[in-house]
Order: sequence, then structure tokens, then C-alpha cells
Amino acid sequence: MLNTIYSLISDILRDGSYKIPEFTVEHPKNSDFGDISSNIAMKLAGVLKKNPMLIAEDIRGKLLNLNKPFIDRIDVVRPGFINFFISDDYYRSMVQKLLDQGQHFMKPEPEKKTIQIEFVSANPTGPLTIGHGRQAILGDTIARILEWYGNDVTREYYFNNAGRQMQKLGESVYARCLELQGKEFSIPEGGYEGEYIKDIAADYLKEKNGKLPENPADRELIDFASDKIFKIIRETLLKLRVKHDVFSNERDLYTSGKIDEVLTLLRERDYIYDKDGAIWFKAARFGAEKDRVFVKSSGEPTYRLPDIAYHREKIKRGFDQVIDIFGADHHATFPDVKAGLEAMGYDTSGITVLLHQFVTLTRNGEKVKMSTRKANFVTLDELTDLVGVDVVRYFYIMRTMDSHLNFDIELAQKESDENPVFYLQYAHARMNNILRHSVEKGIDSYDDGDISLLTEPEILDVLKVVAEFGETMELCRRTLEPMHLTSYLQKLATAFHKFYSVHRVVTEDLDLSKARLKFIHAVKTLMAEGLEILGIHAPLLM
RNA sequence: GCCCCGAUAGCUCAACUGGAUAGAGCAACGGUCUUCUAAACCGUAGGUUACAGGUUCAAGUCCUGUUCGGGGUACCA
Repeated sequence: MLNTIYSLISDILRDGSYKIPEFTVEHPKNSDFGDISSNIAMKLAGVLKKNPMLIAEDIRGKLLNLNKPFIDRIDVVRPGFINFFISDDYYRSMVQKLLDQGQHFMKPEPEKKTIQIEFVSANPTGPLTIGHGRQAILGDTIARILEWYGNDVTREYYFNNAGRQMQKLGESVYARCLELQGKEFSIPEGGYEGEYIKDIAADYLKEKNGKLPENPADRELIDFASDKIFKIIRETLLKLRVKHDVFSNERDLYTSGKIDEVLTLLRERDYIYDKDGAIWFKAARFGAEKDRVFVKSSGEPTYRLPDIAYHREKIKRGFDQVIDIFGADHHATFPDVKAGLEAMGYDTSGITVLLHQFVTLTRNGEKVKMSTRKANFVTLDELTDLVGVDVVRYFYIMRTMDSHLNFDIELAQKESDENPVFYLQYAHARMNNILRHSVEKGIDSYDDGDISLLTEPEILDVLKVVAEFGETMELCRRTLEPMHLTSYLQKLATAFHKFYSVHRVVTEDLDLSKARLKFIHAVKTLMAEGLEILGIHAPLLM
């Protein structure tokens, strides 16, 4: 409806010889100002050098001449707002539309783009933390929103299995093996101290009959450990209904020569030079404060080089859009990747980087520092077992990614009875229960329910929220912020619960009952669809 | 030093590209079940939007500066 009004206004103004300024069409907070409001007259006042009230009146007259049935009334209010009152019939028509279109309610034509979204991408050095959880759920939910729009989405996980962190992992397991064998051992500086390392060590010894390799950073030992950990990571994600389609890793970039290709290309274009035994990239030419090392004097590449090679592959794979989800600690790395790609002549405009702020974990009101290395963390898996998948999924996306997420373990547990996610699910279960009850009362069908009987303000309030579904999804699509959908569903549930407390659906009045059953069925369909997009169960019974 | 995020009710957070009287949930207090589910509903209370300027018809939102918190600024990832 916002789009419709916007087009109506634009069409009217197109006759003018002036340039139409940017203007808004939105739902005013105060319902006295109508269902929809526009500031076009005030924007135009500056351009036309005319009184905004006069401009507004002029536009109002032209709009009324169009005789649109869904517009009941148009008000002009100082200092120049044009306020639209939408007809109840339009809102009532949402019921049939929802029943006809079901999951495709208000869905535009499929976008049919290929989109790759990379998220989680934690290295296999330990179980996923609560911090990783935010990215897992954020990424998967964004993917679901993009899929709703008819896109072909590839969920991808990129991990580093070639660097120093992996060596530390091998050495840590090695040390634990020695410990298990009763030999002298020491955890390496910066090694991993979690319990899971001991489990892996035990498994390894069992498989190898107690035989240890010469080298603590033995490739086979590292692979053994990372495979084990990766299995745990994947199980954690699957439990959360997050399934990646593609797993890419850093080592493949080396073995396939992609790393060298990047170096060669950059050298050909003179963006690379040698200094102090290291290989440098002329990042300063792209606005960085100083040049970056790509290959250390030890011969090891820094993380930037494989990151660039990986993103080059992404571009070459031909996606229409590439989305990266990173934690706030990575904000400085992408400019280098971008610079590297542009130095090779690639267009980076198809890459969208989403940065989310950190998750702060509190326990007993105190902050807990999370470190995989120190293993003083609550794992994502433990959290999921503690509060349930639906609660975890919901909690992670109920804030914008720009804001820090405060996860209080005790609260998440304690609140599980008064949780916002249950509020939504309860609404769905209640609606289902009404439908079930009607069957028990002998009402087999309500297809012939007369929608014009839906006149109560509480019903219209629900339908007004229903009518905003399309623009809510558009907002999610544009901002890639699933939070807008959670707050929308809260609004929908609130309107429904309010209706429920005031009116009965199944009564002695059969005609009225049928009309309201139709309404309930429609709203239930929408609630189920919304929850489905969030990957949260819509229970029939609670 | 420089760069990126944030600061809104006691707490956790909203407020779509600047819009009209800044909203929810929790916590507090007071009401509502003979009914299709009280995991709900209604009401009360709670604010100088960190601070100081500026831009304009209009600023929580944009600009400048300051304070505080988080992250970055590595030949760590």
C-alpha cells in the first residue's frame, strides 16, 4: 500500500515541469493522522517556493479525482502533511488474499538472482561459541529471507586449515597425548586448553594404538583433530537448523595454485614489492594508511592473501551478489581484500559486507570473557540444549546487528516461561485451537464465510498489521536485518491476543462464526509463514 | 594518534530514506479466568534520547566538538 500511494503521488506530479524531490510515504505513529502519511508537500515547498498547505490541497484534490476505492478520506494537516485513511474493505480483503495466496502472500515476482552468503566460517580449533551463534542464525535467516524472494542462495562456510592456529591445535593435542601416556608434557604457548582436546587426544591414541608422530604439528594429527572438531561444529549447526551448502577451505587455495595466481597478477600490475624479506602490497594506493605485508619474511602468507584469493574465486563463480557476514573485529580486513581485488581489476560492487557487533556473555550478572583458546566459554551447543533451538534462533536476531547482544545465560533460562518467542508461538497455537474447536462444534467448512461481517475494530487492527507484511519483508530485504520481521510478528501477535481477549470466534451465530474462522485461518497462515522464515517452529499445541 | 560501531524508561532494546504527542518487553504496582488455552488481556508509574553547539518548516535520526563503552589500527586470524 505504501508503494501504491507513492506511485499515485509520483504519477500526479510527473505532469509538472520540475524535478520531483525525494519524499516519504509512511505509517504515522499517531493513528489520528490516518493510516498512511506523506511529506511530499513540504518537500515540494522549497522547490516551488509555495506554501506547503496549498500544494498539499492541490495534490489532495487530484488524488480524490482518481476515485480510488481503497481510499476513504484524505486530510491535509499543518504544516503540510497529506494523510490517507484507507477503507475497511481494503483491510478485509486481506483475508481472502491470504487464504488464496498462502505462503506467497504479498510475495513479488521471483528475483531469481544467485546469491552467495558466507557466514560462521570459524576455524576448526574448537566448538562454536555463543559469539559464532549470532552469525550462524543471522546468516541463515538472511538466507531464508532471500530465498523467500525467489533467489537461489548458496550458504557457504570458509575455514582456515593451513595456518598457525592449526599448528597450535596439533601441538595441543600432541601434548595431551603425552599426558595420557603418563609422559612429560606442556601445552604450547597460545595453545588450546579445552577439555575437548583431551577427548581428541584419547581418540587419536586409540586409533593409532598409542603411536605418536615425530612432529607435534604433524599434518595427519592436525587433520585428525580438525576433522573431529568439524564434525562437532556441523552437528551444532544442524541442530540449530543451519545447513551450509558449500565448505571452502584455505588449503585448497594453496594446492590449486590460486594463492600464487593472485601474487602473480598483482606483481604484473606492479602492486607488489619486496622489502625486509617480506612481500608487500601497495595498500596505501587504495587509501590505507600504510602498505600491508602479504607474505611474511618467514615465507608464510598473512591472512589477507588467502582472503583475497578466496574472494576472487567468489567473483569468478559468477554470483549476482556475494554477502559476507563478519564480526566487528574483522572490520579492518575487508578494505584490504577489496583493494586487492580492485588492484587485479575486479569489480567489487557485488559484494556486501555485513558486520555485526559482539555478543557479550554474562553469568550471574558478570561479564565472561570468551576465548576458544582458554576454553572458558559456554558453547553454542550447550546453550541450545539449555534453552532450545527456537529461543536461541529468536534471541540472536531480535536485535539489530549494529548493537551489542547481551546474552545472560541465567536470564535465558529463567525467562523461558515468559519468552518473546513463546508469545508468538502461543498466538499460533491459540489460533489453531480455535479452528480445532470449531470442528468439534460441528462446523465442517467456513469457505462461505462472509468477510463483510468482520467489522470489529480489534479485527481491523489485526488486518492492518497483516497488510504491512509485504513492506516489512521489503525492509528486511533492503536492510538485510531480520530483526524487522521479529518485531513485525510481535505486533501481529499482540493484535491477535487483544482480539482474542475481547471476542469469541465460535458462537451461536453461525454466519459470524464462519466469517471469523476465515479470519483466524488467514492470520494463522501468516503467523506460520513468518515463523517459517525465521526457522522457528509454529506449534499446533502448547 | 587515527578508523569503525554504540550511548534512548530501573534493565534489555525499537523508532523504516530527517516528520506530527520517542515506543515495546522485562522488572514494579493495581485489576481480569463458569467461556475457543491466563504462556493471555486491561490499567498505573517510569524520559532534558550521554554532553555542548550547528544545519531547517521539522533532529533520537544529519554535521562539528567533548565524555564514556566495545572493536580495530600486527610480518596474529
